[in-house]
Amino acid sequence: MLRALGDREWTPGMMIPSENDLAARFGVSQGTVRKAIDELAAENLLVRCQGKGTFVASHCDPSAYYRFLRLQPNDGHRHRTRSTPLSCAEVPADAAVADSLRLAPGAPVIVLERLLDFGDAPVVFDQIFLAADIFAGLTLERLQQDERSLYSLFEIWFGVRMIHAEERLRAVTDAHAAGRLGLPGTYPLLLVERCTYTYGERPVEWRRGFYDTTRYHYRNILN
Amino acid sequence: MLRALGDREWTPGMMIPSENDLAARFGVSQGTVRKAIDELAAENLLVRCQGKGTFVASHCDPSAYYRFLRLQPNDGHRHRTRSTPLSCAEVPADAAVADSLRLAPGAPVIVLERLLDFGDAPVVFDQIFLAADIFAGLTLERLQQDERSLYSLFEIWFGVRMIHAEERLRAVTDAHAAGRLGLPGTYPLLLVERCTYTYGERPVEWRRGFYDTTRYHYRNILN
DNA sequence: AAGTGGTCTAGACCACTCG
DNA sequence: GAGTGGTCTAGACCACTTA
Repeated sequence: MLRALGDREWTPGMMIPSENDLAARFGVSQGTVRKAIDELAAENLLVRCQGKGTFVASHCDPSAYYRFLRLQPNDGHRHRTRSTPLSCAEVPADAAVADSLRLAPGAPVIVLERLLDFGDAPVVFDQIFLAADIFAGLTLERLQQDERSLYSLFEIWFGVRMIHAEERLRAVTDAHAAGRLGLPGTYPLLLVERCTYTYGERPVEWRRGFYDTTRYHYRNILN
Repeated sequence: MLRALGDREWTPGMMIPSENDLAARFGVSQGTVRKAIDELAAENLLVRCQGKGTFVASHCDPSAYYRFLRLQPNDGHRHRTRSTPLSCAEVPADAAVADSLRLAPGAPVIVLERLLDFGDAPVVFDQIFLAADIFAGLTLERLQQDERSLYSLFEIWFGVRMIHAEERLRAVTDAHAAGRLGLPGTYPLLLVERCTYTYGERPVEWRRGFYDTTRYHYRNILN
């Protein structure tokens, strides 16, 4: 089943065969298929829906729009979220980015800068690095013309589905990022570095986000 | 089974009855018990061990010592961790703490301050708030005489097992905390506020930690 | 060898969705 | 009503631990 997902035999949003069909295909019992699906659903690779079927998870599903964004308002509920792309350029990868994305140093990467607004104020300044060969043809104009989330667009335009991510958080000061957020240069910011993986634990995105945590916080559940 | 855990019929570290015994006790089949145990094991309430049995999870298990500490070194592996209690006093709860712990405002709480060192340098300054009725008799002396982790001690001394926690992260400056960490007062710190819950979603600890993220970072996996 | 959890099976019955 | 996933059963067999 992982192979069917990775090889794009089953694509995001699509309904996969029923448990009985899969049991026949793989030569196991229905209960075994069920357990396998349970595991993939727990990893957010599949979504079960009683009476309808089992579907390949997709970032195009509105409920998954900001699946990886852990920012919450200190009180009340989140304001309308808006993404404002600022720039998009192709540059050679520096050592750190190349290493994270498993590219050769100096390989071409696309750098995308953007702001995330909640309500009317900018709260996050992101610098996003993408391997140029996978995301060829990504331009500022295309991004500005589409309201959907970045990961939805990556799915639709490039067939790249983000599965999971690893984040590293630090408190820093950064005059440039603070300026983008309308804050003084010495204002403490939450730096969130994220490496995002697609099928097969393959890293395809690395980003650095500066968060203004005055009215929002990063929320994490520990189990 | 949740009731058996919450009522302390099964206590941390203890082996619970076999799947077949439980099936008989609850009048269901062994497969159903298995599924229930699977769920509790996924929540870290139980630990399965093939050939030996199923055990109630415990913070006294060395592998769970720093289960809720997400701090990782920027490179290489973590140095030896040491906790240094600084003070322990009973005070009236302020509004925020009382609210988080579901106590009446002004109810007595124990405030414990401590430093966490990695290698030889302090990296975390914690202020920990505990309901005084549950943790009665906690003193600085007792804490200083025991090397085990706080949550182990809470389990042994007070029968309170921490199940899960919710954290809120911000970047801040705090002159007092920075001083404790040997940093200038304007140094950006990662503020981690944690509310910790025992069985039945009951909050029993609230803490505020200031992290020096110069050589360490807070690591989070997103699924 | 006996007891534990780990995996799998074949089938029953229920709850939900949709034409 | 037909098809889907959701829950449960009773039992077989395997892998691991301990005495």
